[in-house]
Amino acid sequence: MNKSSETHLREANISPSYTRVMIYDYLKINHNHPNVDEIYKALCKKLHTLSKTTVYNVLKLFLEKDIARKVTISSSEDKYELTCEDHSHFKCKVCNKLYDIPLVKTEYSTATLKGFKVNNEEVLLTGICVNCNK
Amino acid sequence: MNKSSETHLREANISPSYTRVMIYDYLKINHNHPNVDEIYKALCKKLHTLSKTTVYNVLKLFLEKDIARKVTISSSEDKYELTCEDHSHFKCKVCNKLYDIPLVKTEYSTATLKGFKVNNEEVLLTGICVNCNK
DNA sequence: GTCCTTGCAAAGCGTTTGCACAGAA
DNA sequence: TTCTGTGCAAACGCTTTGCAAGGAC
Repeated sequence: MNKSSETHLREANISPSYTRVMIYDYLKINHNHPNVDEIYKALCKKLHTLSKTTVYNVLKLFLEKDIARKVTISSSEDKYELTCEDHSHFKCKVCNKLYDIPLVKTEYSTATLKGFKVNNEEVLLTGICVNCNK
Repeated sequence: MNKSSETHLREANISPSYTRVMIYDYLKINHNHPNVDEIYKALCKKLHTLSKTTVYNVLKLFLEKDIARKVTISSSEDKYELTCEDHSHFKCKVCNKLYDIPLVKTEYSTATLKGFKVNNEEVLLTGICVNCNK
């Protein structure tokens, strides 16, 4: 069990059960925006009694406590990642892989958004990735 | 039936059936990114025999022919809009309404995306809209 | 006749809910 | 005891699929 992951969970007011730490660590190590099924299948190897419901429960808790978020890219499956330093995403339309890329800066006139309070900016680039672009 | 909508469909190699024109017009008039159910319910009033399957079929065709696209914002329902001049989106986290806003410019270093071909950029701002921000 | 459009019904699949059981406090 | 974490099973909701009927050509 990872000490620092336990600490992160505690800081978010989540009691660090074994399962929760496992899921947290999985997200921490795997930056490939896994969906529920991928997390479930990967952790089943170590946690033989794990159920998908628990994965859903834990991820829901992580979202509520703001230590993880859904990455909603044009597809009907929910993907997840830990809330961390800002970055943007690139989605390859050939292989459908989703890449983390350095933060894309944005520029817009605040005048057109008068009265609107902006808390968050997300940028998604789509195109062809380096592997498919050959 | 709208003459110019018929033309748009023909230009996209879609034979302009009555139902297709109706759905196209609905998307053309309603810029509120409707989901399938909203389109279905709205058009049922005029097309009493309409089925959801047909709405799905037509939207799928529109996506294939690139005259419409899914707007995938963190929620599990698919929303649709016509492919048109570029704009960005603002999502209010209080009322969940999705606004069209003027195009947000982006800035990123092409060096970090060496080998990647970028075809499209999408920006989503989230926050509190003018109506909820009172 | 064939092809295209539409739509009912069923299946599929990801997700949520209800409930129960075991362990911790 | 109560509260918490987990997980089976069922329900749920959106979407897709299979297939058939009717119309266009």
